[in-house]
Amino acid sequence: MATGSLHLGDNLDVLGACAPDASVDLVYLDPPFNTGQRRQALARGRRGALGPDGGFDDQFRWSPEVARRFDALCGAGGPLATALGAFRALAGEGDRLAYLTMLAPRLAALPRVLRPTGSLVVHVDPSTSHYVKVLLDALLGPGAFRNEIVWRYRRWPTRSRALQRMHDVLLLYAVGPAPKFHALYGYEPLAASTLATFGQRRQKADFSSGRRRPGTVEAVSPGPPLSDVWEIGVVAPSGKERVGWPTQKPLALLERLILATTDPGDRVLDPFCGSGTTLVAAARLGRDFVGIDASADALALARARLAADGFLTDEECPTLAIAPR
Amino acid sequence: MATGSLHLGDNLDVLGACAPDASVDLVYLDPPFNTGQRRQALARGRRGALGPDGGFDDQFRWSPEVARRFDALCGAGGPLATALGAFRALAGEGDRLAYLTMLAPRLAALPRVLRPTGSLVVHVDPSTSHYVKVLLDALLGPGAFRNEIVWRYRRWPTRSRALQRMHDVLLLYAVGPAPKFHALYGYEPLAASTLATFGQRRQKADFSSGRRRPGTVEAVSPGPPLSDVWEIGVVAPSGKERVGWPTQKPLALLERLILATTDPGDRVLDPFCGSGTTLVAAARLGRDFVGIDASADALALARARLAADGFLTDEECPTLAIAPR
DNA sequence: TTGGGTCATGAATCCGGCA
DNA sequence: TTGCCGGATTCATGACCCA
Repeated sequence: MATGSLHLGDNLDVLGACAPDASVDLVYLDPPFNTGQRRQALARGRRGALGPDGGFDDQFRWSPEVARRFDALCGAGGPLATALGAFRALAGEGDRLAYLTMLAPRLAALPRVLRPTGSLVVHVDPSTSHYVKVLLDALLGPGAFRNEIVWRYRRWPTRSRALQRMHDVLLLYAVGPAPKFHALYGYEPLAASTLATFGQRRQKADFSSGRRRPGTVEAVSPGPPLSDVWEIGVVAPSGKERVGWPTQKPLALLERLILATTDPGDRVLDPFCGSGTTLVAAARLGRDFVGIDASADALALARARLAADGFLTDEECPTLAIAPR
Repeated sequence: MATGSLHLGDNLDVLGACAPDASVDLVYLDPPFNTGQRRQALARGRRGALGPDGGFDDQFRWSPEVARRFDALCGAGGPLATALGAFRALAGEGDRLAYLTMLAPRLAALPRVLRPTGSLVVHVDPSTSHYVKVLLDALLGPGAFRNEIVWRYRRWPTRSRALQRMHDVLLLYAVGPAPKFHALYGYEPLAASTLATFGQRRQKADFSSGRRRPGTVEAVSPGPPLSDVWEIGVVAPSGKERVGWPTQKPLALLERLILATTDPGDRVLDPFCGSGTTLVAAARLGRDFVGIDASADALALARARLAADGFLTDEECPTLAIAPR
């Protein structure tokens, strides 16, 4: 039976208390771009327009104090400070820089908790992914990058003078040289051309004539191995999976990720767990889970979802750590 | 009748001669990354290994001389120099830095030739796109970025310790505030759920009962507007579209791009034109075209393909500019 | 149980109105 | 002129009802 815990607070503050060194097999995080918006959306319930300002929290706007704290956390002169300095020189200040300023020290704290075979996945917006990847490459070194996963979804189109934005990006990294990985089969249908030529039978080249010829064997093909482009529907407005959290992600997305990078009994950490989709997916797949969020409302939702599946009774997680501020 | 020209040489050298200021509506480039591989293939006499240029070889490895030339081209202390300096500090030297060193001054030369309504598209690898986007954001300023287009293809899977890499990235930028753009319809089918619910009819909300209800009108839906994820098959090894160029891209990919960003009569430039796919697509769609490549073999292929379609007779393009070195 | 038809609703974006 | 707000528009998805 999968077990786990929920922790209230800024993950930067509480991570030490809820995840010992080298105790986690997968960290997935979907950092909220605009914490102000999220708080307002929550305050207003699930409907209605979000607040007007839409600004990123001022606490991450660049200032001497923010710079000092950043250097203390990331190491002055270190790779993350170098990267952020360059971004600041290039783009000036703005929401993106505030986001990256918030994110960088939190990323820096994560490798420590991962086992050597562990994986780190950061879920990002397709206009910000680039900056986050530069940070992650700097933090984890060359060769740690494994995949840029494209989550392709269909949604209501909108009036737009550009192409309809219908994908998110998940950056998949290893922290060690031999990461755990399971190829997954059967998530995508065989290509139409393959079906027409070979049907569902497994292909195997035939050398009996001295030359290589295409051939098939009796076995039914399990489908092609999973690629880095995943088509998964968004959580529908009226879907019963929906719990009313603004940035809720589909369970199917997290399930694929967890199956590909962990084994049953492994531990999954989500430092921005929100309504707990990652934790629910992990628990259902027999993985232990650790969730952190700064919002008590989020944790209440996550707790309720886990409880509905029979996970995380109060006995299993009697305390919510309170962030030392 | 579309017309155009082909130019032999390094695009950095010949661009001035073949594209006046503000004369181009779309620049598409697919900068060759791994020319080392190409060189080896050529040495082994493999078919499809046309193309000289062993690449950005050692000529773009960082050295005082390379740095001097880079600063002269990109502006010492300017955004591109800042970005490249940061990349160098972060990752040290390597193929990626050499690639970016080659690319940055060539990108810097392009905005000049674009009309204010023009578009710039850079085709990149999904592990390098991030660095190129940071360069482009720096070069073109905030707000110029329009789309990260994911070209998703299916190919024979390889044995891999990670997810099968099956996408490329195209970064779409505007150079001015009001770029030309045509939404394209009918490239993707309506979702299965939409077909089941509404069929091919266009949706239109019905407010007659006082509340909003879903409804349809007589008109047939043209399909959803094109999104930023494009599924297009690779040029098959035995496909009749194939001309034997190693990095040949499908015509369908370029056609979509050209239709979305230009009108008939507009001009399309490809500064790394290779076997000329971009030019052929442009010509067939009634756009004028300008191709540049450092390989005479490439230009011969491009010329032959265009001629086969009745474009670019020798009379129309009597001279191949020779790069001044 | 199944399958079809009906309906509720989300969210991104542009546009017009107004200050 | 600029900037903000509310309304309109679009399709995708699953719930729900009924035969």
